[in-house]
Amino acid sequence: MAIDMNDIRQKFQEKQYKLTPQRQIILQSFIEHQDEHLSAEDVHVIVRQHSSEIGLATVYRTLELFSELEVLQKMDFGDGRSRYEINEKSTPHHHHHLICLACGKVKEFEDDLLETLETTIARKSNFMIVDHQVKFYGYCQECKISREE
Amino acid sequence: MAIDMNDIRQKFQEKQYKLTPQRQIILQSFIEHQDEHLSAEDVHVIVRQHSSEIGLATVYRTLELFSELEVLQKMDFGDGRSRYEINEKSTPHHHHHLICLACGKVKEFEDDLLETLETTIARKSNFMIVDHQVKFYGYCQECKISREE
DNA sequence: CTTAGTGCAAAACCTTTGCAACTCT
DNA sequence: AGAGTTGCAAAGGTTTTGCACTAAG
Repeated sequence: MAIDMNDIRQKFQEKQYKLTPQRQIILQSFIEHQDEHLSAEDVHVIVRQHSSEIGLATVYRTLELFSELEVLQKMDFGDGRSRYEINEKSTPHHHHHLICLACGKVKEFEDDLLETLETTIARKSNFMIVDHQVKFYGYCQECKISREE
Repeated sequence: MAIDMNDIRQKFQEKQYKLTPQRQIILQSFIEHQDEHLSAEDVHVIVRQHSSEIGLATVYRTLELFSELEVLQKMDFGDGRSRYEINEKSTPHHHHHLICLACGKVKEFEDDLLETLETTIARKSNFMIVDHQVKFYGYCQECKISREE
């Protein structure tokens, strides 16, 4: 698990942010939905199921805050809303997203090959690269098959 | 130049779309702004400067159509609006985007290394990959320097 | 107690859509 | 002529913001 509560508690203290129940519950949603890519609305629904009523505006503000603190990572899959997942940047393994153009499903794929590419590009471009995001578009196994019929 | 007017004319004929002046003017905007990543609003401003009044809705519909026909490529740099650029997918050279976290500038970088990665991932994941999009986040040369001071 | 956070409703944005008028082919 | 296209205004959907109230440190 990539989430270290003590680490987070410390980050909050440093910047004098408060670790409110709302924020803890929202974080909890991501821990319970590790391999999903939740939108603000998704999170709002989930916390509501836990019988906690949290305002949608608070959800947005919290997601923004967690992104800033690099606890979550904001991403975009082209469906008109931002999605978030736990930021595992600290771990050595990056993962990429395979997005199915037919059914919209997003599959994850582990790979480090891009690290090398990143170093090369950083050197050639004079950019100081701190992160990357890769999306592959195509057809998943199921949709690939049904398209061939 | 990656735009072949005859090719486009043919694509339009096949699907019985009409090559209206509005569509030509919008396409022209992209030809005149090759290495920018124009938003719908950007395009609307540009055509207006050419003293052509085109409705914003038409701009949106046209951008959508061109994306569908793979004349333009829709992309997202996380600034809350879609951006478009001429689709050079047909050429062998892909380029990636380096996005500066400080000033927001987007720099392009040519590289094919990802082709290999795409093949590998396609094989391992059972996905039929047809396209990819890579974004690197970091600090451009200027912002990198000012951050060190 | 003091400063930050919450909830609500309203506002701000970007994008899409319905429809009557219009225009390529 | 006829199917596709435009422009406008209205509607839709996501995200942000102002403000009075509340709660964490």
